[in-house]
Amino acid sequence: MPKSTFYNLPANKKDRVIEAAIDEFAAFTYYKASITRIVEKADIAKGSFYQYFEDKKDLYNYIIALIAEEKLEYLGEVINNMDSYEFFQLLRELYSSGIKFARANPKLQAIGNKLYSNIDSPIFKEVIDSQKVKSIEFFQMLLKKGIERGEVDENINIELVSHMLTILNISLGELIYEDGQINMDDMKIIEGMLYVLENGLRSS
Amino acid sequence: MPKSTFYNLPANKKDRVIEAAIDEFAAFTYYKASITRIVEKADIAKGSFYQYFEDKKDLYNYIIALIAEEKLEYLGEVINNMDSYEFFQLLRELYSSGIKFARANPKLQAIGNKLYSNIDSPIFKEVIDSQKVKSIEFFQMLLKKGIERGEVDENINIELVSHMLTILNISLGELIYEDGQINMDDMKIIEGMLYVLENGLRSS
Amino acid sequence: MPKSTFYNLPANKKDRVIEAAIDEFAAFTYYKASITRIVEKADIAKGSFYQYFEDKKDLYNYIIALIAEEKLEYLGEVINNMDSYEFFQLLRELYSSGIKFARANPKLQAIGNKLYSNIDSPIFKEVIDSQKVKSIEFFQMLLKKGIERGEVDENINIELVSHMLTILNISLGELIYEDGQINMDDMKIIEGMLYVLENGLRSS
Amino acid sequence: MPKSTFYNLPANKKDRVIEAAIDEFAAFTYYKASITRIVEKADIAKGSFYQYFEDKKDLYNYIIALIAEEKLEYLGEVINNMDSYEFFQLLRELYSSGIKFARANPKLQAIGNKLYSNIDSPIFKEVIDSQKVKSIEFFQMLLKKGIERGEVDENINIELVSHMLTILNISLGELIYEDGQINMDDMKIIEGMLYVLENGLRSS
DNA sequence: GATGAATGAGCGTTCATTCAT
DNA sequence: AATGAATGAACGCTCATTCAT
Repeated sequence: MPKSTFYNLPANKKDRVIEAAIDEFAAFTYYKASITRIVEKADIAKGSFYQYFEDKKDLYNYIIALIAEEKLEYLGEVINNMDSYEFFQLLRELYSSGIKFARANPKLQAIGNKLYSNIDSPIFKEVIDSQKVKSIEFFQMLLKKGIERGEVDENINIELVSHMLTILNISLGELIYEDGQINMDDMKIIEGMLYVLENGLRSS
Repeated sequence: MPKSTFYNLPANKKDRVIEAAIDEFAAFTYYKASITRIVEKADIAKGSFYQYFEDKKDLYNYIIALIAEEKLEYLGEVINNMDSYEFFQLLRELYSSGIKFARANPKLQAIGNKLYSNIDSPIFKEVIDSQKVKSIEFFQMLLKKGIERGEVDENINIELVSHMLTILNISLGELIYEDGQINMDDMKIIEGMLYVLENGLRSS
Repeated sequence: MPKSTFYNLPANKKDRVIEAAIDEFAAFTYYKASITRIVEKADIAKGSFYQYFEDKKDLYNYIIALIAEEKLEYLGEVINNMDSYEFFQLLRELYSSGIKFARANPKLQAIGNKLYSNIDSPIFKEVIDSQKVKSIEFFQMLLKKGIERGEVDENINIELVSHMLTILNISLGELIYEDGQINMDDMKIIEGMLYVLENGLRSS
Repeated sequence: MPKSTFYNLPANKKDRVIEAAIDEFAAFTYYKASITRIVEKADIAKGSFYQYFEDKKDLYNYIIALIAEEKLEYLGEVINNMDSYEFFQLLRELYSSGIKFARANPKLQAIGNKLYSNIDSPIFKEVIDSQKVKSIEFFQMLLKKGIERGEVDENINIELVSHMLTILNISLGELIYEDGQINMDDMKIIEGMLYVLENGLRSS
């Protein structure tokens, strides 16, 4: 967690640090990212950095949390009105929000895509897994509701399918992220995926 | 490519080098992996290493090739008899072989899981993408055959579904790779996934 | 160019670095000169060195520039009053200043003598050649003036003679540089050389 | 000195070693020259090299001696008939032979030009200086004879002028060696230099 | 005598972090 | 709180030389 000194910073300087960090982590994986470049870009002293953050990891975790927060804002509306959506419609909205987020925040998406690069240290694994676990649990909950409502096939393996939905969700971000990966407009991607999932999961 | 000196090495020493390298690349991403640790573990001189390999990248590529080779042995049988399987049966076999490989070679699987970490450098991106592309093209081919035979729903978006199948395939390796990810026996995982995919993809 | 951090260093430390570098480059050619020895001698951390200089070449160029500067101070007076000297008197002064510099700065002279060692790398070739070319052009200019004034024989091959004067000038530094080369006092050396050149070049 | 094993080598292999060494020392200074490259080029085993030569220096000295020998062959004719030449005619012949040698053996000349790069170690200084000293002593002898015969001005400083003649002789090799140095045909260079020297040295 | 693998000290360079001011 | 110089362990890599066969 950043130190109190960081939160007390004038907005301008604080933002410079955040922007520099985002640029750096979007361009390099954690280990290749350089504090030196970040402080240069943010135009703060090297020593100051260590008065704001414990260390490199501290900054990284802070930025990851920022991304999660930002992403939640995209999903927030959907999630808040969760119960008014039919299961597959909700899935469509969630995936769609994810793509919108990636389109609107390509750098943040780039950092997200690099997440798995940093599984080296157990500490990161924890951070990352907890993210994934949250997503999986969320889908499990949705699936259960969907089954209760008779929308989702009750014969599916809930635990596994929640994994699948999570992975496919994550893959969407990567899919659209860079050149050549796939050449389709966003709606086609979502509809194509939903077509399979709906056939695969809907109760008959 | 390793130099001829490496191939001429006594099996014992050669194996020590390979094992040390696998351990290292399983524990660290490419950039964090340390030649120093590898030679220490393998108990060879630093200079010797550079008599065997051009450089770090040379070793890494060699290990990746080793993994690919090893993995092919698991898939080989299935692929060779590709035409005698029905589409979903083939999918089942492929996923099953992937899991068997990961179970039998957890370290190699770990290295594979880290592959995406190295997308930073353009050189690696090329290697990795080509891998993925091959897999995607393979699934496209399978899907087309499946549609021709009337086994697979002709309304699916082939390009997208081949992506999905690739991603799910890769995720299987990660899924079972370490503690806590998922707690099921392999058959249950495969059947759970196939149940959804078969419902989602089979022609009605 | 050294980084600003170097120029901001306390004089004491800065001088230690310079002295260590001069000692090293006086004792070894560029490629054999060792940063490790330099930082040990200067008693600074290896990392500090790279806060002061971009790399080894940066330091080397800085030292070369220092020598050029130092040498110019010896020649400056003469060059500034160029037009008030007769050609051969000017030549005498130039050679004399060169010898004085070498006597006063034997280590810098030693580095200068090694300059030609580094012609291997194109980068150095450029630096070194430009030095020589400057000297040659300077002598060409002097010769032309001398001919105009009727002091110098108009039948000489200007291009070639400017080469000769440059080479003899450089050789003076080497001549007196170390033990055994020649055992004469400086005036005798200059007068001996001038005697020949004056007879050889003066218009009759 | 090379070991007897080297001299006992079949001519073919011996020549391959010599040629590879000449190529290497022509392309790189002593310290940058690589034994590894030499043995590769000569197609002999690394270990064999050390059965032929004590070390790198041993080989280098051998090659230098070879060059001296080769060069002497060019001068030999002139030197043998020394007494039948007038002083300045002899000088002309000597310089002319030097240029011919350089033109005929550009690689050997390149090695010669690099000689001064290797003054680092006292051992080399000795080797090189002894070469120079020989040349200087030779010119001293010539000058004395020239004075006796009344061809050379008796007022010159013999010791110094012998240095000058040596340096100018060496410089001739460098002068013609590479692009851009000077753009004249060989006779023009020699005549231009001799014109000055003759005027400068001839007894009046 | 021939081989070529083995050696290890040494190289220049990087970087997150600490510390004195 | 801010600064930025200082640190030193670690990095990948090179190379002449040795040594076992």
